Amino acid sequence: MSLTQIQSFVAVAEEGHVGRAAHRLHLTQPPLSRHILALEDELGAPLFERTPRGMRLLPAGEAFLQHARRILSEVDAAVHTVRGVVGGPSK
Amino acid sequence: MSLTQIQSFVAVAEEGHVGRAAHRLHLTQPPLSRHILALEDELGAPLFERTPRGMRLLPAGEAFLQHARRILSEVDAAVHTVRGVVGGPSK
DNA sequence: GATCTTTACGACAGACGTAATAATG
DNA sequence: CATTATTACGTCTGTCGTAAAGATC
Repeated sequence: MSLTQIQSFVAVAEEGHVGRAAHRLHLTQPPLSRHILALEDELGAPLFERTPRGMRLLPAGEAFLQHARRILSEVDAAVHTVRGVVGGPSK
Repeated sequence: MSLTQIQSFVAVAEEGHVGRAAHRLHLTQPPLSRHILALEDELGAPLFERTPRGMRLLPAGEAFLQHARRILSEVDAAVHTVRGVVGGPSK
């Protein structure tokens, strides 16, 4: 599991299409599709239902999405905290 | 930033030595040292004080450590939640 | 000089993109 | 047949490990 895969998952979950999510991430469809497949493989369960009109979250995917968002926002907070500790008090 | 780097950081913070942390992660020292350096480079600030007896956390490192632990435990929770959603109700 | 961490460097695995294939309405 | 996702495949970047080098008591 990687942060890239998690970002990919969130983008696909929000856009509902691999293609649109890929464009948003400045990526092409194949690598993005592989991220999702690898994630599902590692988790041992599918997260999306594939339809000819896009991807729709399954219950397992909705459960994962909540954690995924918290992981990404925690990463963001970690970065800002360090910059705050370093840049803030010393000014 | 990658989960591998975050795991490396936590291991070094807890062990206080790159060598011991590397052994714990089934890795050698050079890649582990590179993970820390890359992380510090990305954050724009050193996280450890290098001494001839090992590595000691700086204030910025202590701040990052709290977030790092939460990120890793959130990842763990995400995995278990998905497995719970998939395996639990269907039994 | 002993104990750490870091840099050099050659080899291998992984990830990207283009192009082709599959599936579905 | 149009639209979407997936697989094949060649290339290229990135990460590993061994070995050498720096730094500090």
